[in-house]
Amino acid sequence: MGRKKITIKDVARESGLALSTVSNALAGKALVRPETRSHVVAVAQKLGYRASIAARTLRSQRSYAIGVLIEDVANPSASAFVRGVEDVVNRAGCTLLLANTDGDLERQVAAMNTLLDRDVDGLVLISQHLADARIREILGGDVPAVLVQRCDPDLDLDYVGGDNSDGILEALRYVHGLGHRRIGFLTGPRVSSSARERLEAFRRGVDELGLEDAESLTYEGRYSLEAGMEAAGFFSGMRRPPTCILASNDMSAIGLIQGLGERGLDVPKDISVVGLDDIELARIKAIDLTTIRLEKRNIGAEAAALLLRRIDTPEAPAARVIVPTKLIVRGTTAPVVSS
Amino acid sequence: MGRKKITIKDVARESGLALSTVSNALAGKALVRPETRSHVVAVAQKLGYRASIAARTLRSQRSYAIGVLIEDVANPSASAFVRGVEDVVNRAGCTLLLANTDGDLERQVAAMNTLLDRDVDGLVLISQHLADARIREILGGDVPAVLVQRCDPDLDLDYVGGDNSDGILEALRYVHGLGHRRIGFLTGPRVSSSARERLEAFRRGVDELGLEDAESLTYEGRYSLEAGMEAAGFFSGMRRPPTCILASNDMSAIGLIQGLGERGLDVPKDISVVGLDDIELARIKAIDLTTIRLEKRNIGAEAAALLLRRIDTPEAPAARVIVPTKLIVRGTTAPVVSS
DNA sequence: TTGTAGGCGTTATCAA
DNA sequence: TTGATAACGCCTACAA
Repeated sequence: MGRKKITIKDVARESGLALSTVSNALAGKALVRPETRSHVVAVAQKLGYRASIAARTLRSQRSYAIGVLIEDVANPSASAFVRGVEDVVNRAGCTLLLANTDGDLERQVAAMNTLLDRDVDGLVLISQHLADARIREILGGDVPAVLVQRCDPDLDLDYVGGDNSDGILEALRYVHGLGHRRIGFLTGPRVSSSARERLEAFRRGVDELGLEDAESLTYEGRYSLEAGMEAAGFFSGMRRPPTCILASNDMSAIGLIQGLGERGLDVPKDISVVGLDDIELARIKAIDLTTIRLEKRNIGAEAAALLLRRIDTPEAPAARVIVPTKLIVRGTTAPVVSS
Repeated sequence: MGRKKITIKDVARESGLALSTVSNALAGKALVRPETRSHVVAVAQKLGYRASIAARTLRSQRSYAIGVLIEDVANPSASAFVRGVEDVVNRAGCTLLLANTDGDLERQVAAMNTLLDRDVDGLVLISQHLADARIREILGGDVPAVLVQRCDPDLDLDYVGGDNSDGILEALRYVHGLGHRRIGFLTGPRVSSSARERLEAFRRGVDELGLEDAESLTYEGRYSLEAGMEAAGFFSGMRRPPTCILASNDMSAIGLIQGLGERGLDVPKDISVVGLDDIELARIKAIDLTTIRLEKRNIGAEAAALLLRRIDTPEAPAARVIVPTKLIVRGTTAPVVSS
């Protein structure tokens, strides 16, 4: 068990070569003779040499680490996203630094600064606070960054998100085909650009299909079980409740179904519900949720790929990747019954 | 927008003080006059000075980063755990480096080495491969490490885990009280020490309560929805199926219930089922799972606290923290019906 | 209390 | 092709 640290210096001494030669050999540079290189590698191996990433970072200003900022990994769709990011950056030899913000601005600013202090090569973030001056300043600096799910027209950055319009529109057409004309929408927080886009798509769809007034049938919730349950109160309390509700994510859809049930409304007999995400449990019989599938892990992978590309070619024009969605029809939607 | 890097040197020049004074002031050392310090801080602020963590790490051999090794963050109980770790280490000014291994030995070894190359101050790991020589060598080295959920008697390291015996025993007594005498056990993979402990507790409980043969009523699964569904085939295919089954986690319990349902067996009317974890969805009406609550986020927090302590006092004797469990009775358990 | 000098382990530049 | 030497930015004796 080697106690003290073996440095490149030790390898140089042991192999009888110069420091710089060893460094070049280990880095796989073309200018060292193959035999020299293999000798160096052998010695390094024998000595149990391990490169110090801190030293490398200091010298080369490249940390081979990328920072991921999200609200909360404990949220299933966030964790799938993180996983997707890790898959890709790892393959590129990068380590992932994780920061949870709980949506709090101060924590996000602090986390971003810490990440910058660590010389991360890039940042991937799902951020609510794109309008904040401090965040804009960081993002306006020269650290490569890609925005996920939430973007901002003033920020000329790479972006990856789900196809918000398409999914909503597809779902809307589907339930329209089922005979629904009075359709509710449980939207996400207004600060989320994805939520805004979906709301926009919902309104467009309502117009296009000639459905009833979208405005009064919209309820703003957060992306949580509780929010869904609250929304159930709102919708069921209406003079004429909608016959179908589109929710902004699966958790709130499930909460909504639960809340509706507590108020004596059966899904899908009385009201149809559509979720968004397609979390693992959506497919079990007890839940059996009709939902708009959005592969968060893919989004993470796309975001990571975009970031790596940007790190390589910083001057490339900002890209915008839209990950497609797909309607998965299960048991929470049914033809409307005329009462 | 400051382009080039501001170093401590710039702050020194600008404030007319010496490098070391600035360093000390910024580090909050007692030996600089308060007024000097505030002046330094002001100048640093004005210049937009940001400390280089890489440089600090190189110099001080302390990275203020800790590595977390898990199989897959996308797994809900893993992500809750990671969140718990982050909460605590973050408060201590540390950044979290995340590595997913998917349970693969090679990836785990590679990830651990990378983390070590980054001079992490410590490691938290949920590892299946504690018996592997390379892993033992790393763990036997001098990087502070805490083991989670899986431990190994030969490794003298800090450990945090759920109270495996207690939870199982409590559940067993509860269903025994409901009249169940023939109880199945859906265990986790044999490589997991937690799974082994739970199996052990199950057998002890079966003995203690004078229940039917534990051996033939045990099925080894993985911790997944699919594994639960497979187990349903095993249990329902028995000549005399159990009247109650304890599962090793909620996901497999839910899969089990689903699989049982597909085979015409109703839970809890025909068979009772108990899970373990208490994931967020366990409480919704559609699932309503009786389960042994194990707070993964707490486990993460405890692990992080232990690690921080160990980093401070490396020579302290290895600690063993057992996080208590609690039986949450819901709708998947019912009194046995004599047929 | 403040200033000076050296080194942490690499990589990069330039000679040889 | 290989070798010497200077950074990278910070911390910490030690000297003043």
